[in-house]
Amino acid sequence: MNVFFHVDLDAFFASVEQLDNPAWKGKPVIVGGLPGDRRAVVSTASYEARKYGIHSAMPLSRAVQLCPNAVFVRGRYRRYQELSDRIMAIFANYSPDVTQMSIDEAFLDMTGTERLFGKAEDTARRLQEDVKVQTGLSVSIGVAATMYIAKIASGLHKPNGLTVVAAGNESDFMRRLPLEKVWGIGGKTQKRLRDAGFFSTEDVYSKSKKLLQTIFGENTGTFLYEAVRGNEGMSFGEEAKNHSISSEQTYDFDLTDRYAIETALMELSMNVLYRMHKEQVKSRTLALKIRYEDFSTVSVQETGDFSIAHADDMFERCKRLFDRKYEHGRGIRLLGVACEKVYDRQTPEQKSLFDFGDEKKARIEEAIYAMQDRHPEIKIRKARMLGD
DNA sequence: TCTGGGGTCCTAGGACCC
DNA sequence: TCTGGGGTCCTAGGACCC
Repeated sequence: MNVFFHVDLDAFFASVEQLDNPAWKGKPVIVGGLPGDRRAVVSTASYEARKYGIHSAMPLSRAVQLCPNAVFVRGRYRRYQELSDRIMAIFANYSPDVTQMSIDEAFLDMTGTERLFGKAEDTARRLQEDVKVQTGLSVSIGVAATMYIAKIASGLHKPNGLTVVAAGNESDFMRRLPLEKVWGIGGKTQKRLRDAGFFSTEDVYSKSKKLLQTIFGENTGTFLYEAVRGNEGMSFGEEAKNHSISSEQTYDFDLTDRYAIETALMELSMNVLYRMHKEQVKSRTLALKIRYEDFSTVSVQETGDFSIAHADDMFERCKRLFDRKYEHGRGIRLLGVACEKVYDRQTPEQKSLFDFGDEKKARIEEAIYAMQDRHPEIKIRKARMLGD
């Protein structure tokens, strides 16, 4: 029988702020921006702040209204990463098989560790204590025979929660779960479910797979049917085959000026390019995203015969995509650039293109990136990006 | 209230090939 | 002149998650 832990750090960013600023303990702390920051959203709210109805992804301006006296901070992501690394290292003492899902959560495959550590429940308590003593932070843990159930369980009794779902009880567990706690059912699907007369997991459980597929489609229907039975085999942590690298930016004020737009596109391109260098990958597919002032969002993408060779190449492709899609004159609140389906840099090109100019530019850029790796304090940027 | 940034996966339609 | 079925790749949009 398999045993998985899903470990989730409680209100992670906000907790780190309270840890590093003891005066903020017991106070509402909101990470995401300062009052007055346009277009910011709440990244994490401390439990004290949640009492005011504040939650992640809420517009910051709303949070300011709900709790003007909260402590607002923009976030110190390097610090969070540092603590995350230390906590992940603690997990490694408990299991050789740790799958990190994000900066603040991980699965531990604990199968077969009972002989070594004792009962799973006791081990989970020890792990919580261990993290608390070593870092001052609290975690919630779900224990179950599948990753999917463990994942849901960890979220049920936060903070500092421990929820164990005994093997064989998966279906009972799911049938008592409120619909909105089912992982994979978001707002839209919840509404579809309600509109179709489903208000609980039990309602879903009582219907045939066939019926669910008819109402919700092949895929979602099957997912619903299996999920409420605890059969969801959703396996996390497998290497994704269509990796992508993207950078996007919401601007404080809408862009309409051509020069400003191009500068923005260049900046986004450089971000993506630098990260592709760090991962030693390349891509043939460039995607561009435009969000207009009314929040409507469009995208274009193009797969070329050759991989993106260098910054100028990327920038030219960006501009072409932009011109293909942009409705002239509209205000732009967000631009995004992505390279899709990245693959190993060593992969030979389909057809070799002997453009020495491209090759030379690519080599110069590699050298610049290498220098930036060695001296992160030096920022090398295109002249047009040095403004303001 | 007015909506971040980084991702993954799914759907549906079209092009193209056998 | 009308028109199958399957597979693969590509594109645009959307749902969802942290």
